[in-house]
Amino acid sequence: MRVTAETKAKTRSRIVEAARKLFSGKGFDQTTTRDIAAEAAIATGTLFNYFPSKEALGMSLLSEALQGAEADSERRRRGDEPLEESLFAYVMAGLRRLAPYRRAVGAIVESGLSPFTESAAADGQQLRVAHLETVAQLIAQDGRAPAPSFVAMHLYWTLYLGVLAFWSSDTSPNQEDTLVVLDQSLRLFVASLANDAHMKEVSRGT
Amino acid sequence: MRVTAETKAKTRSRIVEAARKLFSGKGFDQTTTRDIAAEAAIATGTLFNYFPSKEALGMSLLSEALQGAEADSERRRRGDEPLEESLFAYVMAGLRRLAPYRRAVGAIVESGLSPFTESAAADGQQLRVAHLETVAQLIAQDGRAPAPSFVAMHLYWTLYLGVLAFWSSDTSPNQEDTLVVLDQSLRLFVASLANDAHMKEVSRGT
DNA sequence: TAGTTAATATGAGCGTGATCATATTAAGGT
DNA sequence: ACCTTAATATGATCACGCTCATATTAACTA
Repeated sequence: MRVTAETKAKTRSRIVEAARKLFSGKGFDQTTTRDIAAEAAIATGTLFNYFPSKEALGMSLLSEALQGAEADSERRRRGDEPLEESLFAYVMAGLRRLAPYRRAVGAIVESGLSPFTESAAADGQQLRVAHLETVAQLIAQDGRAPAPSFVAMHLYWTLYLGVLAFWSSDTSPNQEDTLVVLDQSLRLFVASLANDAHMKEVSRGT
Repeated sequence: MRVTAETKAKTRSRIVEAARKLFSGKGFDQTTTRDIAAEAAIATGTLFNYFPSKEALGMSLLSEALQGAEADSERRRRGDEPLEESLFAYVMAGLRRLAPYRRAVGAIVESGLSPFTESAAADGQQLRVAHLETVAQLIAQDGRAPAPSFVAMHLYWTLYLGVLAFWSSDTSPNQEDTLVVLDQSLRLFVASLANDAHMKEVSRGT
């Protein structure tokens, strides 16, 4: 089989579709790679020719789902709205896109979206970088801190993961609790930017 | 073998010692349950008579290590120091106690310390509750917010996990980066307590 | 049309964490 | 001393994510 061209793309999309169906149905942990392979009518080994790990496959779904979120929030962004609003809209756009995978997000976040995992899958890295770049842009537009510090971005990401994990386990009808957590997290973060300039110098005795 | 009394305690402590040695030596992920059983000179099945899971065993170590941290920070607490200082001292006391397991903490945090994991091990729950109770006490003593809201405690816990995870992967000689992250996280949190009273009412359109 | 080659597919098998039917053993009863 | 009994220990076994030697097949060559 030399360069089967689009056959490969078809197989890949069959895997993605199978994973989408099963992850959103049974959740990430309850879905086995054998299940996915069976649903896609391929051998388990084949799955790993297309994705280096189950986690990477999951991350690929999230990544794809979040592609559009950037556009979504770009479209509705007004130049004069406060930074809190921009961030809120951006994150909410992401949550809406992720909605079909809500049951899977928690497990994936915990297993690989962490900024600290060395073995973070490529899609996870990419996703994080894209997200943080957008956030940095929003901050720059607001003029509050032209170049957020490393610590600031770490804080943002930690809060974002907290919101994501909370959201994925929030069973309230309108997810009101998530809205509150998101709102407060962002207010906190934005407020902290005021003294971001000092951050790097801050030190304290052990 | 009926009620072997202290034999059971001895076996348990042999398991704990074996785990302590291996986790701190090779890290959590690189240590298998078979390794631990071999080191403790028991069968793998026996290990699971004493701990429901590998994660629970790890959490038990963290829990034990953190027991003393409460006392540590209690001892050095002055009535008049600002809330930031109390929290800083408390968390630092914990980090010092955890130091021997630094390589294991990251993996354990990610796999089970999360507040969102349904299957959180009992020790993990206990650890979190104890920690948050101490924090709530410190806040109450400070008088800033007599009863921190649910959202406030969620924010605190998210930030704490972020610090823990950061700390476990911070390779700088004096872990200065961790100190900065911890300092900023706590400042953020304390600042947010000012309007904690409003938190529950906050709502926003989707 | 048949042969060659390189990309892709396959599934038995590995090392995990965890389980469970079975074997083993220590304490109490006679 | 011997039997009974209930608590504990055991390791073969499972399901999982993942690997790798091998088989299969599509495109190119003659």
